Amino acid sequence: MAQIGQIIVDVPTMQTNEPYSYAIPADLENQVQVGMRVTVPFGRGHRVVSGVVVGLSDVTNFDGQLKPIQSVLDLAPILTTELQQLAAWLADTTYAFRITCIQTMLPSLLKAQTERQIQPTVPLTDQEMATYFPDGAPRAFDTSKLADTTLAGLLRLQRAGKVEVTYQVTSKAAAKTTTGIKPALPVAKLQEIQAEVAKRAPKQAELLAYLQTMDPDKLVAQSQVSHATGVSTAVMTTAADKGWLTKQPLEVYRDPFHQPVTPTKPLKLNAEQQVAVTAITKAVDEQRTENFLVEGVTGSGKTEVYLQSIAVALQQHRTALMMVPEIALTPQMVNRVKARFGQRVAVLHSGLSKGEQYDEWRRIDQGEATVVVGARSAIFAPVRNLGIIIMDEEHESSYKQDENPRYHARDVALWRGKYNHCPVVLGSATPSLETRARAAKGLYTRLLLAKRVNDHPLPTVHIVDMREEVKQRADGDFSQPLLTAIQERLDRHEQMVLMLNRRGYSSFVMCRDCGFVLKCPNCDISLTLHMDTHTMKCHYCGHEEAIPHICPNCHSRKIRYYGTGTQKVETALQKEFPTARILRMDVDSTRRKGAHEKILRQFGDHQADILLGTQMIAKGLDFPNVTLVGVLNADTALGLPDFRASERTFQLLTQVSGRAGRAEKPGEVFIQTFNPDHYAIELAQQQDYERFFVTEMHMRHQGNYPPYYFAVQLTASHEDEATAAKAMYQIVGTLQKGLSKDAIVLGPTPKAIARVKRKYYYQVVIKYKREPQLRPLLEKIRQAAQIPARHGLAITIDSEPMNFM
DNA sequence: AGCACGCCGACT
DNA sequence: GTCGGCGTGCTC
Repeated sequence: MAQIGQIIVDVPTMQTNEPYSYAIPADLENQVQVGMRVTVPFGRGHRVVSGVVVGLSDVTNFDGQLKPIQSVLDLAPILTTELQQLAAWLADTTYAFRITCIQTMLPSLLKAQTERQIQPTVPLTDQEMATYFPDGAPRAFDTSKLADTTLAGLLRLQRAGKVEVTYQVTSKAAAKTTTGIKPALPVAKLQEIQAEVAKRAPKQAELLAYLQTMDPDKLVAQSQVSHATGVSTAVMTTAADKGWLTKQPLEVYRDPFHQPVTPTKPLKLNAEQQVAVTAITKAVDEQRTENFLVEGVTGSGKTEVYLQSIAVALQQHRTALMMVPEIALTPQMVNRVKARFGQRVAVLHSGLSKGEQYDEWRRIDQGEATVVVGARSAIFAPVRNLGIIIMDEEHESSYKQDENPRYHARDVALWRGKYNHCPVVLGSATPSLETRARAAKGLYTRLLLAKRVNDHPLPTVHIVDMREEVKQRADGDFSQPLLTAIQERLDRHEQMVLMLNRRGYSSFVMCRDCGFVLKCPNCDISLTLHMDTHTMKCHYCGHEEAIPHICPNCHSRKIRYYGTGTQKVETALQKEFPTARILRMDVDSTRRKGAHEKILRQFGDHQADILLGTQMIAKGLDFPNVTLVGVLNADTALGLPDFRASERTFQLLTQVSGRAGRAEKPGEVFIQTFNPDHYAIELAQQQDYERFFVTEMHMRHQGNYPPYYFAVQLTASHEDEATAAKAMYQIVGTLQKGLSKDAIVLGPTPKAIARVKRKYYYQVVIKYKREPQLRPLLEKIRQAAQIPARHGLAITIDSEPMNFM
């Protein structure tokens, strides 16, 4: 029997980022298992922390006195072997603490809380009691909540040994319970009583009859019995008093999606879909890791391919994981999966309450749910025996977490695919350059869905040159062609979607006459406007110059910040079309829970003619009556100082164009732009992903950007700007000493938004192809960062960042 | 993270 | 002279 447990304690620091050895006391010997949470004494005082058991052994290389594990928090392991290994890998590749990774993988209710209490050890004077324990002893001891004088006084008493602090580690995880009942007497006896009461108490007799049909070992919810028999709970209470039945709390799941779903059958596939399903399910059959890229135009029926592939995995008694971006995880989407797989589906996303998340997690852990649909963190769902992993809209940047651990769900998916010997299916109409390039290299099997189901044609896309429009009309958000098109739709009682691109709002300067955007002379990247310093800055090399008042290209005076807001546009739109019914969907109008769905439902019921919104309307909406899509400002994302600006613009325009003409009526798209000749816009008009890919790859090659290079971003932040900058310069010094000549170090530069929450941010980006010294160097930097961290200097490492700015 | 130990200025 | 301020090292 193992004597020693290896524990990762819940103390996120570098020196506790490895297992600590604890003795397993005899009474816990049969309880402690790898993957369970425990509480352990930690440090000199009486401090107690929680931790996770990652190993059991008889020996340890720690040559000190081992402390014993204090208690076990779980009845069964909460981490499978797979997830334990995944946590270790994740910590390694993202430069995060192991305990942080473990907590990220678990529902938040399983994060143990430590509470401290303070109480007298000797009788205190009345005066002391009144001052420090007005509500009686013991009292909660939260140093951040107590008044300074009270805290000081309590600490003085503590030093005098008159009071002591005790620690309590609690896990909030609690299953919801309802009242359950089960028969307390044998069937024969119940029958006897039933006969006795039959005449005078029909309800009691009915209940007794029902009790005889029940499994004596299984609790049934009181409400369920009442529903089945028509016997009120009052009768059951009487019956319990008489000893016919026993009442006990019964664990139930909170059901986040209780509305019934009409089941659906698999749809008939077209030839392309069939090829895709065959290829994917072959890998499922053979239990083989094979990664697929399903490249399908909008409306090509990717979802049906996913569902039928999942069905095959389930037939083989394996499980399935289907990843969807948070923004696309709508009830419509979930219902589509539930309609096919019913009760086997679990849903994980941030819109659920913590209790609901925990319940869905438990259903998966118990094996009751075998299909998991969820957003980013669902990639850590405790499914066993995975048979397929699907990641829809794989190009979505929300799959990358922007706090520690800074992981990309796609990388985790590939890891789990390999571990489980199962295929990983990445799907998109506009794959990320990284993924498409890997497919080109043969790392992923490419499956094309070029046809729209039902052969609906792709919409006609018009580019509106706003440079011309601005010349002819006053400064407005709407071009004449778009206004005409809107009027046509209103006349025909058809619906339309107008998108306002909010990214990069007001952050760059563009000429309204020629579309000229000020770029950095060294980096070929847009300069960002900094109102605080009244300069234009490059966030790659630090180049800085004055804000232009005359366009350097055409000498026009109409060079100014570019940007506008949805509310302003709504007002203008309503003025143009006084009778049009407009729904606005942006961050403001969807802040309330459920507001998002409500707006979509209203639009679906044709309670409005125009849906005006930001990026969030571009994804996955499917309204058959929409025949017009307008993009008011296609350029804003292009102006961002990010090498992915073109890619994002192309993806967004292609996605939003796909919203038009989903049914019989043909669709039309109008893209208003000041850069009609930009390849991202031209190729989005032609809906030519392949040419965009080739063109953009060329640009990336020229600029030494991913996917030709790997990238790591380091950021320093501090309240004092000079401290942050100095730290970054020191780091660059360390890097340049250790890295090879081939590595490209960009920076240090201030971040695009240099000051956030009273802190200044400085960053450096390293681009490299092969750099064996990088990892040890970064570890060294992490180690060194600990000392100044005391003074508020935070260093973060982001491998393959999504935002360079 | 959070606790104890340890070294310096203003008080009984 | 001590109390208590914060800066530093360490936690199986």
